Amino acid sequence: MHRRSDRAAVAQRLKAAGLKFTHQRLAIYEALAVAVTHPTAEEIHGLVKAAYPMLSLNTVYTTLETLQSLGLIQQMRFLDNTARYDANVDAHHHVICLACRKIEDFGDPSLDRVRPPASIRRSYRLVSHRVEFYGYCGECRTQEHG
Amino acid sequence: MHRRSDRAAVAQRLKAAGLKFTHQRLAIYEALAVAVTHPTAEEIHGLVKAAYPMLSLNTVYTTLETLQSLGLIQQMRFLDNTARYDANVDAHHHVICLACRKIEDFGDPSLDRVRPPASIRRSYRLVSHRVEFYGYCGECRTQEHG
DNA sequence: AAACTTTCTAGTAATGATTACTAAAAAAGA
DNA sequence: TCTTTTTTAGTAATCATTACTAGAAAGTTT
Repeated sequence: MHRRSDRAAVAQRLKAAGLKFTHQRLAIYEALAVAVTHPTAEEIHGLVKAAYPMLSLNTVYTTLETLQSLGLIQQMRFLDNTARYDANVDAHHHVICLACRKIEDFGDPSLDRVRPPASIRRSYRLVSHRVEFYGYCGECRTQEHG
Repeated sequence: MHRRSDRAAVAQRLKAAGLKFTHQRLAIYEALAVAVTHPTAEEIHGLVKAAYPMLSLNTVYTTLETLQSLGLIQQMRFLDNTARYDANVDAHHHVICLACRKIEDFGDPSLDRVRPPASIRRSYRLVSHRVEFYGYCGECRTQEHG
């Protein structure tokens, strides 16, 4: 199961950063925390708008940026090149279906430990890495990409 | 050293696909083949324009798309999210400097072989993967990010 | 080489995600 | 409640990329 910061953690981090705790921020965070997909800003906007019809897409963008800078969420981009967000901030990797473009998270300690060659390790101070797998998911395989 | 398709290979692949061999296509391919960086479409446009002042950015985009679909070049995106291109189509990985945003290629057979957990391998038919490392390069480390 | 057919190029316009700007509204503190 | 600061919503601007199209070049046939 993914570990996700809860409402209290969000409140605390905002406070620590001298930022205000608003309904919009919480709603956007929670929409992301319950999502099993990795929604785009637009998708989040659609989700949260049900509860906050006045919510602007602009606010979604700035809030996501804020949450990201506080380390509460993660931004990522894949095939379609639009920003997607994930409230799972633990180290994890992704598989992307080339047909339906679904993105799945998974943890894998051995992938967390991969390292580049020594020459790279000597010249760089490395801080992170990511591994992405591309392929066809179960549903799409049966349909056409056998 | 990177293996790169040469002019003859480009000519052959274009012909095989029923496409024409134009000056623009060759020039764009060659600009990319000699580049040590991973230029954007705009940067390629700037490079090739010296020899072909009439060359439109539009043509650069469509040509890059064509070359990519023929497997002669690769497209990739990193921190700044603009499409970057690489004439090195061999399997390779990347290190990206978080300060100067330089991107370096490297080959590593052990990284080529990494696999996701069995559960993923069972549900997906995987076709490729990529590993990206983020950190600070030699020059940037000495400056500030020591 | 001339004529013919097809594909390409250059230019401009359109799109779509994201960012910038700003006045009014909400939050936090005294 | 009053004051101060941050935030929001809305609109406009930006920037990479794509769409469209008429004229130009390639490749082919004679």
